[in-house]
Amino acid sequence: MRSRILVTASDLIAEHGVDGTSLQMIADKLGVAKAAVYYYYKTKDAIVAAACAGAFAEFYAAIDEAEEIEAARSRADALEVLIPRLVGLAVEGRRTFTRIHLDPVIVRLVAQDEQLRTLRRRFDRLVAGGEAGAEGLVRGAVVVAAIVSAVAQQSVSELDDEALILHLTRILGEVVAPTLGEH
Amino acid sequence: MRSRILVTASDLIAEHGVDGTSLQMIADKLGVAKAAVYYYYKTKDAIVAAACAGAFAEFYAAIDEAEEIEAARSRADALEVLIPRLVGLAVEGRRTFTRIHLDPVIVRLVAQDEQLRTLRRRFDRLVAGGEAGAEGLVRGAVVVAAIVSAVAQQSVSELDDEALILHLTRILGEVVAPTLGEH
DNA sequence: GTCTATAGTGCGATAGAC
DNA sequence: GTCTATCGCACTATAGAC
Repeated sequence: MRSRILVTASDLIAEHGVDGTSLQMIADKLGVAKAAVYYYYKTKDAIVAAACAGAFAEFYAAIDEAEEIEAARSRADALEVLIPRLVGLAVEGRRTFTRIHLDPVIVRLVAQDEQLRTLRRRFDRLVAGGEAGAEGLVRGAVVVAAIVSAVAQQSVSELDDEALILHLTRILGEVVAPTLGEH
Repeated sequence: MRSRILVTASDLIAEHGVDGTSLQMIADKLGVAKAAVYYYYKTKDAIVAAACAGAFAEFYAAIDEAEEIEAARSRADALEVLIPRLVGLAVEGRRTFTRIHLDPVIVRLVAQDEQLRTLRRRFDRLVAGGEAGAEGLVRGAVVVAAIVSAVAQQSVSELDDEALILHLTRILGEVVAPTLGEH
């Protein structure tokens, strides 16, 4: 039941945002009373946090692995694994993924969480390069923006996942290529 | 006073989202009572709509002009004017611009407004090309995502506007180049 | 034009029966 | 474990004094 609540909550949050999703809506969609939801999660914040944790757990794993590859080989090799993996996660989730990462409430929550801020910094460094100049930073920002938000654009909503992953991975590869120096 | 309300509301919406911004917050920040705000705008929706209209008015003008250039010359020339112009608007507004375009409430509002949907379709067509294949669509989506969201990324928050505009324009020029055919 | 006061609604959260 | 009922609170919106 805890996981059913999380799935339902994530769907509703993806559609209406955190503030636009009430516990009553979650309960109604599950066909139970509001108090039944409270039996499993003590507060609404706990539900939101759990939904975020789920969305960020795979992020952690992907970045851990990318940093290992970078240490053993190169940043270029790390990005060659990291970008398709994140694109895959984003495309798989589409609107859910996008909203979790862009909702005003969650953005604020992430900004206040030291661990998530660190995660984000590691990600930025991997994408932009350690001592990147201004252009490297902007290229990194474009990649992040594209991953969290391009997948939910109306214009690509009818593309199948496989095609979207393929093209997005190639395009973002082009965008980061100049941050990798001569290759 | 109407414009003071709009500026204050836009700032608060950029920070807390539409649902996270109450009329009490707007009134407090202006140093007046809630009812004073209601004297100028009859509902909260009216305030949100007016704030959106402001943000979209320059969008309309930019796309009108780009389509004229396309008709007179080429899509390549149109994009050469459109992209820097939109990047300039986005960078100038930064967080405000981003939130207006990504807030769950406003996204829903845009999706339900026939005129704004049409505007968005014209934009997508200009960026992706008329009979674009899947890759063209994805390139267009990346450009849109970058414009509305890359400018607000933490990693570029300390770049000055001029540098951000310069690099972002160049990078997005690279992204759309393949949709323009041989040039 | 701005105020105080308040009506009416929906929210998050809790108590207690079953 | 799920329910009904309810509390306290914040919100949008309005009425009426000044």
